[in-house]
Amino acid sequence: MAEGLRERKKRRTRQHISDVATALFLERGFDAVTIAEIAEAADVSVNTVYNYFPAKEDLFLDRGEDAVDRLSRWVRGRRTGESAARAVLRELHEAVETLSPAVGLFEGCADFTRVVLEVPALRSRLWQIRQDGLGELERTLRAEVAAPDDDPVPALVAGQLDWLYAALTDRISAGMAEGRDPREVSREALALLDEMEDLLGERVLDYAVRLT
Amino acid sequence: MAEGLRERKKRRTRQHISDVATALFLERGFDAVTIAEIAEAADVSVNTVYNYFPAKEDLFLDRGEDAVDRLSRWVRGRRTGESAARAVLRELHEAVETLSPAVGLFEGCADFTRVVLEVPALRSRLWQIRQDGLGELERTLRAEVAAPDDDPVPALVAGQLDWLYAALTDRISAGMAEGRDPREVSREALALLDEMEDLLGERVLDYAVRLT
DNA sequence: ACCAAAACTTGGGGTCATTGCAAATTTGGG
DNA sequence: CCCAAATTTGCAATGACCCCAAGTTTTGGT
Repeated sequence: MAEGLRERKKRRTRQHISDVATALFLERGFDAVTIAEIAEAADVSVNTVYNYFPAKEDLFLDRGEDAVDRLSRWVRGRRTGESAARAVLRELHEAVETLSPAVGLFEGCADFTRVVLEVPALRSRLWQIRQDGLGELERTLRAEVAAPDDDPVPALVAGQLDWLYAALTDRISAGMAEGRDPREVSREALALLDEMEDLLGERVLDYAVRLT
Repeated sequence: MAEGLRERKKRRTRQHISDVATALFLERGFDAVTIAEIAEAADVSVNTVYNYFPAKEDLFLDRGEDAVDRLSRWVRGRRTGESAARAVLRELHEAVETLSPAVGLFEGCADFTRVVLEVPALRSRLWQIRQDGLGELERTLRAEVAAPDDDPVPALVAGQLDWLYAALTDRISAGMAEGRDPREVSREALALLDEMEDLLGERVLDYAVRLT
């Protein structure tokens, strides 16, 4: 009874609505599709849509949740002797090299990105997700180095790591939106990563080195 | 005829609407005030409000425009032998010390900030303004160092300078929103500034030194 | 001062996102 | 098969925002 039919059905319904909505958005653009149309296409009522998704934006940016704590996870998972920044750089490097969807490097991401970039409401929603991730990362750093509440440094370092991620994905998004080949964009992104590492201050690069 | 009656009247009407709206928002909150109420209070029609302001958010964030190119102006106005980053740090230092409204250090900013922080639409709008400023700054840096279009560094340095400004004002906003004394918040902000300067990489600190 | 064009304002009439509410339906358990 | 809880739905509002056509006001000549 831990996983009733009810739960499964709800998850399926939610996914179905999200899929239908995403397809419509990609096909005709975010603004050109109404909630009523989505509801009809998904064969549910408008109220049911709102039952699962608080706002229209959430229908498109459904997969944004695990991006919220990605940086935190990377930092928590850093290796012994590795700082937070170096762990993030390493993970980013790997993600870019493997054309990971985590950094937006997959065929078909272009259409997705294009829709996001041209709709202010979606850009805002992405920014909100990024903000949440930043807060999360700051808490993580604070906990990892056992910093007192009034120490401003964890917030600053979090800001720098967040900037790494954001600057990289922004560039990748821009590249993909131009319709370029993922591998070419990846190569460019690797160069950007090196450049960014070179720009970072030593104190940032050496912050929160894992001792154990 | 360079400054006809029409122009003056328009400016006055616009300002009047904005003032009325801001007062209502501060008094009762952003969401609790409708455009219709603002129009009535300002003694114009709803359509006239939309004539001057593209969206409700713009009624509250009317003064955000000169913030868009503040960083650019600071960079362009840097002294001989001074880098872009040092100019920004100097200007920020001065703004914080003089309790300049440019960094949100004035009595009464607290109410303003509180409204912004609790309404997603306003946070988004502020972020948009910040994004515009970032683009502007990147263009400025690119022009100042005569960088080729495919040089990624100006964008990265712009991101770092933008981060300086944003991290500082975020902290100040948070402090002011707590109702603390501006001078106390200012003192804390100065410490934060020193910390940030210390975290910046040398390459960022020395970018775009003015030669002439 | 007088007129026609240009610029502003207004009223009225939509579209659509989002919400609240109560009735109708479905599901899990006994 | 029946009840109670969870879901879904229909209905009605609210309010942002857009479009258009009909006033009004301002401007630039005359």
